Amino acid sequence: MNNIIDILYERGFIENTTHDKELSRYLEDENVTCYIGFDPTASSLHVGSLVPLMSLAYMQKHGYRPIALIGGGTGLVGDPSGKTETRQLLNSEIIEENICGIKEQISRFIDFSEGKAILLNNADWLSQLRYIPFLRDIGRHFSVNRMIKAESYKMRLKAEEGLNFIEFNYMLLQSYDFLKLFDKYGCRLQLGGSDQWGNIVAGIDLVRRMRHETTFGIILPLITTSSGEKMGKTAKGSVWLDSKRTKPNLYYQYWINTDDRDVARFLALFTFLPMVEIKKIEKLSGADLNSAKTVLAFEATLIAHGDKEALKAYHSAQSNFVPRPVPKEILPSSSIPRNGMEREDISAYMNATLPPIRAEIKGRVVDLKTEIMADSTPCTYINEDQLKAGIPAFKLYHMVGLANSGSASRRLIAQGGAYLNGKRLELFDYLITDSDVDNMEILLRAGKKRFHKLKVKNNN
RNA sequence: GGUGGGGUUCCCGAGUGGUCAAAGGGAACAGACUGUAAAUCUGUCGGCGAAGCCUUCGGAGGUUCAAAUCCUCCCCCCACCA
Repeated sequence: MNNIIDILYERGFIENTTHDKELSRYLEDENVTCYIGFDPTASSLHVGSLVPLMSLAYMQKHGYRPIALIGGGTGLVGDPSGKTETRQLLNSEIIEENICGIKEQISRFIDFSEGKAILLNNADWLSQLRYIPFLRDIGRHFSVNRMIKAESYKMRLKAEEGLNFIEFNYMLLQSYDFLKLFDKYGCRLQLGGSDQWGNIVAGIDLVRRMRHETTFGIILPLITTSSGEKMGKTAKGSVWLDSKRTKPNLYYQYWINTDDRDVARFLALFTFLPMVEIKKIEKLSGADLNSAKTVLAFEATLIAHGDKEALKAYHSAQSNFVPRPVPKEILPSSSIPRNGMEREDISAYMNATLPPIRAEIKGRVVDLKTEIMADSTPCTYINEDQLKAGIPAFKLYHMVGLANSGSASRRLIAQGGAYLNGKRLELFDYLITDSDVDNMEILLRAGKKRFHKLKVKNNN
């Protein structure tokens, strides 16, 4: 089990590969360089990009050199693969901005220090291209007959939207990237989602035709949840990796809400926990799985946002919901706290002036006490005066963002979905005043899972 | 360039002068049941301190007591032909 291919297969990262035998042989070599492209179509990557990111991370763990290629050039063109609609063309300033955000996120997953990995932007070579030489050197290797048979284009050729010429060129540009990376970095392996099959194969062909060398492709699966949805899409939009766009505690909640059937699969894909331990999870059923979900959420948040945020999210979940300690025997390699520090303990710590509680997380010693205090439930500050005058409940829910409009807020309360300090609100215009304040704050809740804290601020 | 078909609320999609804040489905939200899961059942699903009023059917004008619906111009998409 020390072959990377076996590891990736076992964890569920491989849907398909080109030249199976040669690829395994190639991967026995130590100097493997592989790459994945990331489109800068948004200022942040989202959960849907985790499979590529994690696969690169595993490659790196295995001692290979990964290249993360940001599509600053191809982003200007727009990849039609797997899209049913034409993408909006993005202008270069937006793309530049997006690249900044994405770079930072990639570096949470991959270590770029000391040449262990390379971060590149294909705008560096694509934007220099001259049309006629490109057509003559690269374009002549592409058969339109073959291109229109590619699955990625077929869909669009059939669709009502059609396919315009700029997008049709995307395949050439991505192939050219592979050629460039092969020439400059000796990169022989490209990974990509199943929608990238056509583009990857085209790149392999181009290198073979122009350099008479063999290169390889690994196709990563498009992960869908067991209920059939794409990863990372919720009604509220995507689950972003950027902590400004998706707060770490919501990111944590996203993983907590994982479907029972997906827990083991997701632990394998989205954490670094050993497979031996994950296999044991598969045997769990019913409510026992919730501990595994807690670990999944903790580990995933740890990777994306760091230990501090993971702890904060863990503790606010433990205090807002029914606390659920994670038994020692479940996924023992996880650094999730297990010392039974639950709701009562948390408030005890809040009030007591105990010496710091040391815990070791990811090899670093942190003071658990400060982490506990730092609750990551979203909160809003309110003036004492404002509260003394009183605010109708439905206004407050709207104000704080638990409802999108006054009407929605009224509905929420009328349907019995609004709770004030744990007690159900009966009247939509119940006047919330300072008498509802408990320990300098008011806990608002909408439905089962959405919380918001209102903290009282003195005027002085 | 020609001909034809389209653009409706978060998405799909019905609606061709008043009964339209607009059928139906999906998504979503809330309640019940639960385990912060899934399934199921029930309710809600433009905005407004809610009586009533205001804004919405690609955009701008117009006809009419009355326009998503009729007319004019414009923008965008698709198919076929060139």
